[in-house]
Amino acid sequence: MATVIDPASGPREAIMDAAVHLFGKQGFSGTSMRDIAKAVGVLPGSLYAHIASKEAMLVDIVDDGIRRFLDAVRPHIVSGATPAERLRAMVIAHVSVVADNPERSLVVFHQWRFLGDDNIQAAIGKRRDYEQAFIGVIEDGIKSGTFRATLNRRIAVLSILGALNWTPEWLTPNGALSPEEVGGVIADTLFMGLRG
Amino acid sequence: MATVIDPASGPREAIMDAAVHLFGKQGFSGTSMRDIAKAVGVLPGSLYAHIASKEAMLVDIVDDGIRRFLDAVRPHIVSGATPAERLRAMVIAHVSVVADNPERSLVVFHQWRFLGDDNIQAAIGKRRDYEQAFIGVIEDGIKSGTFRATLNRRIAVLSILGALNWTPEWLTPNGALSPEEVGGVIADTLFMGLRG
DNA sequence: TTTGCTAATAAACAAATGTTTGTTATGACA
DNA sequence: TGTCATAACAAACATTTGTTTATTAGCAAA
Repeated sequence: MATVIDPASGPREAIMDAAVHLFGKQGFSGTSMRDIAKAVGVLPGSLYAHIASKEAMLVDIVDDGIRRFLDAVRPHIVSGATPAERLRAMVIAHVSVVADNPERSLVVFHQWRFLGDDNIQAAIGKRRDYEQAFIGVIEDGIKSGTFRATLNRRIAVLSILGALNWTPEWLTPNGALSPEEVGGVIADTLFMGLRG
Repeated sequence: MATVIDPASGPREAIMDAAVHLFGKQGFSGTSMRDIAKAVGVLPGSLYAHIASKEAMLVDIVDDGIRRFLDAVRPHIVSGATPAERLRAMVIAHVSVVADNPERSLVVFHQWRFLGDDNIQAAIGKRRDYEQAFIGVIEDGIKSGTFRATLNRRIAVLSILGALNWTPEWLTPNGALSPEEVGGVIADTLFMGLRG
């Protein structure tokens, strides 16, 4: 019987985890390969048996990170639920992905600038798709009368994504509220606003 | 008659402007002194006749940036207006500071991690003061019945600041709306929420 | 024991980093 | 004219950077 190896337990995964942590905390340029090697407990040159280059690590981290957000949100974009329910589910899904690893989210949101030109363009394209998914749901809600017709769609979406993209700065995986609860509270705040 | 020299026209100001631009675009660690020197049109060593060190530049930029936000918002925190009016004025003031120089705001929001320990603590303290100013106004609004009593104060404030701190990513100084108008729209969105 | 594979080491490379030093050009004022 | 301050240059410094290469240890299967 073939031994079932935990796919997240190899040396490559240990290296990538350390890279996510350090890129999130110190930034891509602020992190040296020696920093990563020290965190893993290995000499710098040893890393290159498992990864191609420093930038290839960033590509992997950002691509994988973006995919997690898209995969988590996608099922709710066009579900049969009402626009308000769909948007709420998208907000909760987004917050859950952040909470799963806030440092990875910091890399996704802030370190993509250090990708090569091709990968930058790909990342910007996916971010635009992501924004468009939110805009679509909001427009559905306006059409159905659930959301205010006087909304500035663009600024509303950018404000929502701003609130969501700021969460890795303060969200702690072990807080009093679960990620789903936090997402629900944020959704309530955005839906109903401040005034009662 | 003494010649009146524009205080923003010296070589030191040119260097600091280039540093703001590059730190905002490439990050502190991603920017070399040679990058800055090239942007100014000078050899690297020449910079040190005008600035003490790379980190001293960052200290100056972040301190000055934080001060701009505090100065812009402070007069509205305890004005005689209603809580809703005060919060609206604070949001508009914040957006106006961002619009004045989005790159400087990016440095303030994301590069403070590269300060020395003492300056990091000082910056965190000022950020806490800033958050507290928004929390205070929201609590006033809850007490006076203007804002929903069911609000989660902390999450509401972090969502507001998230929306505001994301603006340097998309705000362009020459957009169709003035910074004040954008701030007003954001304030409306936050006050009334999405549903009508 | 030998073979073969995985993973790590040790050492070095060229290039880039922040910074310092001694010197030189420029122009205002005496 | 000579003096003085400002600002830049030219060259170098010790370190740190990402990466490569040749070699060695550990261990499972034959």
